[in-house]
Amino acid sequence: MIREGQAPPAAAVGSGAPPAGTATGEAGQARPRRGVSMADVARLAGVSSQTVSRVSNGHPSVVAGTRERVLRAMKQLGYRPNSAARALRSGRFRTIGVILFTLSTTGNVRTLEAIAVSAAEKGYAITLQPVAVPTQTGVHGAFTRLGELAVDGIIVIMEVNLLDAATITLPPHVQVVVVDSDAGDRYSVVDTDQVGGAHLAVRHLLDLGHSTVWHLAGPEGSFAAQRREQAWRDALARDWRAAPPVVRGDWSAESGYRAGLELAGREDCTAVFAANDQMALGLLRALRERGRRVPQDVSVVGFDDIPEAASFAPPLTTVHQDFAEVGRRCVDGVLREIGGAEVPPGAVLVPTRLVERSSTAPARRR
Amino acid sequence: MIREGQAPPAAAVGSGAPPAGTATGEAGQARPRRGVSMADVARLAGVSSQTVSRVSNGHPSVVAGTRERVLRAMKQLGYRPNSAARALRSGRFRTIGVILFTLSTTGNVRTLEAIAVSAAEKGYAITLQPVAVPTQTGVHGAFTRLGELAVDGIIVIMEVNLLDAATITLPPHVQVVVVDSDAGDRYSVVDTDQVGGAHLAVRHLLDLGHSTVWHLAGPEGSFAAQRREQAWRDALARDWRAAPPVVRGDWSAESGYRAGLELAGREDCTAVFAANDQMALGLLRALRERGRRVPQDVSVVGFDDIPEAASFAPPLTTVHQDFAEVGRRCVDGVLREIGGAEVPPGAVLVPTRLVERSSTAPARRR
DNA sequence: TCATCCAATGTTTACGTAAACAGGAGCGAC
DNA sequence: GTCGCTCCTGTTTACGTAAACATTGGATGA
Repeated sequence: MIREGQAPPAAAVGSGAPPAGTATGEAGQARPRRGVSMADVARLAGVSSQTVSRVSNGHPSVVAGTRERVLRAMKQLGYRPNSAARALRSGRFRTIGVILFTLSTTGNVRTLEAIAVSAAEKGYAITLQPVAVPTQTGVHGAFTRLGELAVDGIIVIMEVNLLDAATITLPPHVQVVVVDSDAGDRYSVVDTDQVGGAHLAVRHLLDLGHSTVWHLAGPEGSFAAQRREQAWRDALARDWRAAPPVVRGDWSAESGYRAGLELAGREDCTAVFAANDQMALGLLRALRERGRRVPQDVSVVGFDDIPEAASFAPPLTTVHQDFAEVGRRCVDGVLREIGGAEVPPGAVLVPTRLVERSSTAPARRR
Repeated sequence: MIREGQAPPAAAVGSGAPPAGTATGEAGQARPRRGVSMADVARLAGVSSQTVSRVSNGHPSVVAGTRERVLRAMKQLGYRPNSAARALRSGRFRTIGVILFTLSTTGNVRTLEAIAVSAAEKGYAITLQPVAVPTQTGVHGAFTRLGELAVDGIIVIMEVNLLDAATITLPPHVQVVVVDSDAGDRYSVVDTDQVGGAHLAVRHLLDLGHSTVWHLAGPEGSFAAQRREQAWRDALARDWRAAPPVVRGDWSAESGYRAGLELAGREDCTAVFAANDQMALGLLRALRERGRRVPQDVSVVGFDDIPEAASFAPPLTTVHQDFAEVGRRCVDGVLREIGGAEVPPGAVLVPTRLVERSSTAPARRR
């Protein structure tokens, strides 16, 4: 027994009358405005709703004539598949959840954008789940919400390793890919080749004849920052150079400025590798204010290659990150896992390259 | 990879038959891993699934003891409400769609972040729908996808007026709020007070004694750019000043640089109002390169107050936009409409304020 | 004392879709 | 001719939830 058996739309078929009436049986006071369902389309097209379903999903075994009729009926009624019902039936939402701390760092934003575009190409939507407070609890809460949410997979963009697996329970079929973390043993990780990039930066400065390279590092909690710092240390060690003390910021231009004031006072500091471009911007300002010319007195290399970097004073030499590629790999990874492939935990590294502008110059003869 | 939500807790039931068998008739080879449903919880708690539903939704008419029992059963089984079924039943997704062109302008990003946070507070999720190509077709496609998607309302962040209502068909119950557009006659619009902000900037420069103010405008397609430009013109006219020819960029620092090279050549240009901070950054660079000092020779005011503005060379005087407030208002607006309130089309304006830093100074005596 | 009402819980049903199965028509092989 | 196959379409059913309605048991009031 399925709803009302009588079909008023029969009248509408030939006459081209507005399809408004659809399934709303009771003449309206409250305007129930139910959506157009497959059943409505089926009735109008004179087929079963299963056939409508087949047309809707591009199933091959529908003969051209029938398909045509169904499509016309869909159009006439303004049919839209109901994603809730579809998801309930199929268990798939065609949606990927993205969980992140903040949109105030360029890296996160660029990655997110790339993910969104890449997912859209594959017919997937993105559901954003910001974590208000970067604590174990906050992360746990976000995962819980995402767990109840309509997603097939999750991409985690996190700088801090708060992914305590014990506290996270996800629906059994939800897949995870992580950006920027050391969770490689538990999850599939996609990331920029931080180590390679940092080596590029340090190598460049050493090749210019600087006796050593200082480092303006990112916050301690960030794995990207940790890796860049470690790689800087390694690159120096490989060349038997002493590593000067690390100066630390929090990614912001403001923190770079404060760190810069400190560095500007050191006569022996002639080359700085900043862990991101925003801090490099602050650093440039501090050096300028203290009368140290860039690049004549001090050479500076950044990391990220944000679009503004070319407009800094002077234009910044920096390590270019391919965020678009990172986003694409993330989406590919999740979709592959969703598709059922066993993607082993481990890291995918996206290479970087050095973009030389005007903030670096050969060391002066001493 | 661990994380299964499936629970073997049948043993814990204590009483008779393990509830494991649930509804999956076929004994498993393929590990059907169905989720835990209300029926499973109900069986374990010894109540009907409707009671579980009531507990799940905080319905009052469940006595404390029963509620307790149900909650315990939920926890034991790791029950998660199925959002697809819930949405199918209730017609509500608790999700807001956000449709935008790009994440490369600060304004969009900041607004998006505010929207996401604000929505999360209200228990709503955000689904992102980027528009790949900013054309009628692209926008239409995005709306179509969003229409099939699981959203209760839509927030449109668009700089270009491509909202041709005729081409957009949304499900009847989906509500729309628009940021940055002239669609105020058709939709509910939330926006920064562009006019007030531009007045603030021009007023500030005129008060410093500059005889007129030049304008580095945003792209013609953008309504924000159009409004700021018009307001600049009005503010000058109000003071009987002649408006110099407009120089135009595309919001990027690079375009600001190119425009700046042009302006630097004009001896009579002593004050510039840039339509955003990124272009102001490029402008500063061009002026510096051409030997025109800021603020001694030329005063510059930006718009947005991005976090980096304080680290420009020199620190930029700019008009502060309260993106957080814009985001909050957007979410409030959509939720109000979803809640059934008739929100009349029209604009909500969020005020701005001028942040004075070091890029402006009194005009020199001539 | 019994009709009435309310509070707590159970039962039925529909939401829109798509998998699984069923039937019938056409067609080639024997 | 008929068996068996393939191709197209229809019928039945289940997905998990929650509204609507039904039922129970006690308390209230006349």
